[in-house]
Amino acid sequence: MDYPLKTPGQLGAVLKGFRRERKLTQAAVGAAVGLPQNAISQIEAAPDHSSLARVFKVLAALELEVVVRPRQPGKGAAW
Amino acid sequence: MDYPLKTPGQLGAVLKGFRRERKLTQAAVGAAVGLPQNAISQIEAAPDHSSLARVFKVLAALELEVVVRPRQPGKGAAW
DNA sequence: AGATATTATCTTGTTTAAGTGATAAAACGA
DNA sequence: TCGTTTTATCACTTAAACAAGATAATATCT
Repeated sequence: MDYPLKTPGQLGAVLKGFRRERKLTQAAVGAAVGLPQNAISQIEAAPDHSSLARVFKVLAALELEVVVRPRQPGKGAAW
Repeated sequence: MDYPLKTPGQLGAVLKGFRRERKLTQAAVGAAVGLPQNAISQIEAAPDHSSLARVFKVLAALELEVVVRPRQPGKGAAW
């Protein structure tokens, strides 16, 4: 399954989920991309006012990629 | 097909592609989400330093959604 | 080529995130 | 519970995005 996101907040939650799934701490992710721990915290909690640059750094650290596609009617969040 | 993105720049290009596909001008997209034309221009050209809030506004205007998923080895850009 | 429509670039002031460090709060394990 | 690890919050300075408007550059069409 995949997780269609329509808001920044949802993205933060997904990032957090993937990070925990990989058993990584915020500090570990930050170290991997050159960001302090509190930066990762902010991205997960309030991503709407984070830059794409920051977000993509975290995506890289978690070995994630992003797909943009037309909204598929009726297909809401998968959880 | 889908378009796995690994950098902010790729996202900008994809947004531009979808917009043109829908025959919308930057001004039209901007008007739909309360942003000036030049803001859309910046998001498409240099999205790395745009906030998620802005990007998701544009995604909404173009009726797009985002999927985050583990990177799939070997599967590069689809174009 | 000329006119129009679209997009990119520039300016200025205001607001806000980035960045770093420290600390408080919370979660977890022994 | 106590100690430890992890996460959230606070403070401060610097740098940059945001916003609005104007203008320049580019593309598009006849």
